[in-house]
Amino acid sequence: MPELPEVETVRRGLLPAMEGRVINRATVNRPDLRFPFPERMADRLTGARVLGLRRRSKYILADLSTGETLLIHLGMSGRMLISGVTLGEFHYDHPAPAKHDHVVLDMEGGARITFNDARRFGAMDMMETAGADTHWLLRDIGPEPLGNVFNEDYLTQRFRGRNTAVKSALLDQKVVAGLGNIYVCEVLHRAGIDPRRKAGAITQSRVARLVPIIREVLLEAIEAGGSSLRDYRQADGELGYFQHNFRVYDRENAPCPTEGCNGTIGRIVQSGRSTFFCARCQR
DNA sequence: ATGTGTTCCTGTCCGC
DNA sequence: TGCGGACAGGAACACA
Repeated sequence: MPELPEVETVRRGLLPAMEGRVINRATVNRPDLRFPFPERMADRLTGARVLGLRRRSKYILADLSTGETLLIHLGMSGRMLISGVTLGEFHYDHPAPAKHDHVVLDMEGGARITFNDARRFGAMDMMETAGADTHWLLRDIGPEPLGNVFNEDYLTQRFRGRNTAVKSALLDQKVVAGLGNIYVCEVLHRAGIDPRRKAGAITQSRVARLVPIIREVLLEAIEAGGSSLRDYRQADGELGYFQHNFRVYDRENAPCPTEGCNGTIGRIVQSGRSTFFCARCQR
């Protein structure tokens, strides 16, 4: 599931348990996920203090007192579970070890962070904090959609001359960071743009509308995640997964939610990914 | 250079 | 209940 808003929600959920705390013990249960874990990862994590938790695109970056940074990517099915903490009235006991619990961090203060990833498309790596943004997974990623670099001029220039569908262009992490299949569908619906339209053929004025809509959709989702963090009472302490109300994603054959549009949400496949859209109000 | 299809894995869901 | 197949929110890679 995790796209930018979910990753941001996970980061915020981890903050109170991790920031400023020492990793008392790191347990690594297998040698790899998408690619091998770095050498001696458990040793390099154990005893380190987490100075800060950042997010870049869909990556969580934990800066450590050792001068190294831990990079975490959740892939498609990665989950972060938190236990050994009390939130409000509810105490989250440590769960029984589960299948696909690949990495466990026992924190100073008693919290435990469990990284579980059935499909193993997730990743972890470590690098020097200085120059972390030149890491091979990060260096080619486009600007953060909530930052100032991402604006009308930038997006116009990136779309110019591109013959691919606007849907595919927005999924391209080199164009803009953090958007995935769900939020691209949602954004294009809200912007009234046909996902099949060539990126290079989107008019300047529509690009100008698209930029704030991208921000709005992401910020709303982050806000929804924030309220789920405040309110969550799930027994398993899983972070970042919350009830969304998507307007088009996974709503094939549902009536289009656009005011005054009597269309129906359809599903097509673009570059092997499902696209949900309304052919009536998205032109 | 750019665009598309394939691939890594496991789990879930749906129809028979 | 079991079985087979389709499908899943990511992203690197190979290839046209």
